[in-house]
Amino acid sequence: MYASRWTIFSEKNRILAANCTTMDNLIRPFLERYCHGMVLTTDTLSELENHMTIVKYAKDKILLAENQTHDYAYYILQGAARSYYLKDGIEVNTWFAFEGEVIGSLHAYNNLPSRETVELLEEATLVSVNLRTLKPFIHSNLPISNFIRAVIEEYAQFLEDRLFNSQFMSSMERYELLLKHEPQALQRVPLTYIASYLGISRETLSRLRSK
Amino acid sequence: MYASRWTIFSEKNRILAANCTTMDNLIRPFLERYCHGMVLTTDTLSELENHMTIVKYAKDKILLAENQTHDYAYYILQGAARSYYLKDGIEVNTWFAFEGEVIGSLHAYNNLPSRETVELLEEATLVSVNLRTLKPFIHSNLPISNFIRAVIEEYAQFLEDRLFNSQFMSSMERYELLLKHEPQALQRVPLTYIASYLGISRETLSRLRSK
DNA sequence: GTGATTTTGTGACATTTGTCAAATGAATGC
DNA sequence: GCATTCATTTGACAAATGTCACAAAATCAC
Repeated sequence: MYASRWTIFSEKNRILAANCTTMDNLIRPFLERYCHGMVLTTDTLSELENHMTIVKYAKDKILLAENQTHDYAYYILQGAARSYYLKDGIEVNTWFAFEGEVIGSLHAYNNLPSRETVELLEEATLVSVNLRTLKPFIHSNLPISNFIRAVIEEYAQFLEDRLFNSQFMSSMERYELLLKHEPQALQRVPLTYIASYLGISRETLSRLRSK
Repeated sequence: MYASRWTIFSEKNRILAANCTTMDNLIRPFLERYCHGMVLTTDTLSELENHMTIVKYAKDKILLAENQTHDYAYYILQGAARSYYLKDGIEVNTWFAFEGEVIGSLHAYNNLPSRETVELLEEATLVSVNLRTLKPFIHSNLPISNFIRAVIEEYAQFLEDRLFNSQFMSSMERYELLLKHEPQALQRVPLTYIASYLGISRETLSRLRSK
């Protein structure tokens, strides 16, 4: 259908290509998730596709580096990532992301240098979205404007929820919430990072866990 | 110009009407703030105006009540507001807003019940935006879609900043940030609310201040 | 103005959490 | 397999913060 439009530039893409008859099978979950009943025409899909590619990176790859501007946002098809900030030389973890989540920030979107560093926790397969080339179309194309608004709305809702939780919940409650919402986090993310994410020391988390 | 479109339904609106030759002088700062160079045609402005009115409320007025859905968002022309949440029967303050800021949440926008209560700290003059009647136009009108996206983008940026600060800054640093960014807060918001906003007890804030 | 109410500040003490140090457990490389 | 490294747990103590009680100050109502 429109698979031919996908350009693959990962070195290790063979596994990927072998497992999927068409590339659009990979990108479709991303597009459908933010359509919310809107009908995207073939033209709109093609236009969106022009700014997306599928990439595969090894563990520890830095997707976004602190103090640098970035042209891409990512959608995780497979893998896990974390974001952290250096406060007085110490890493403070801000979030973890897994399959089906978007990695991006308004700083990148607005071409401002990133405050945080985003690093892969595992080898990952991602949809890479070129914000620079996509952005001009957002202002002039209604379906794309609506699509991007849906992405940003969900992101803002995510931020609202996180802020709400960080203000109203104790460390223990937030730990339990993480267990409930992302039980996989406990298997895939070191406890040191989780403690830092919760805003408590490793030792305190360890003691909370033993109850 | 297009002042006649404004319907005023505040009981105390006489002062307001007397101070402004045209009502659009009041709404214009709100519209211009989110245009970002976009040109809004007279038609678009008229359409936006159809969903906005100017209202005036007394101190302690509840703008949004917890667990209820709300049809309006607000832009503060004059006055101050606070948002709080009841945690185990205790008020936890989440934010304060002053002139030139928007009062709204994605929960209201998405017709979901509010988790927080928004209350006026002073008598206030507001631009009230009807989300229910405006929303259908967003999806079908590009300039309006872009305008609303600009509002949501700024809101998300605000949330990103707040979340960043709440994770990386100590209570004292966040207190100093509040002093710097909203020095008026100290004059217009009781310290009890500020302590709750910072996530510390009144007593601890009092001790931090005396240094 | 005066008394009542609300807001803010201060001291004593309990609780929580961080810090440092060391031990245990798990994963990795050769 | 064994040594090495990293992650996690546990204990002892110090520092920070919360809680409670009450005093001082400011604000409000009449």
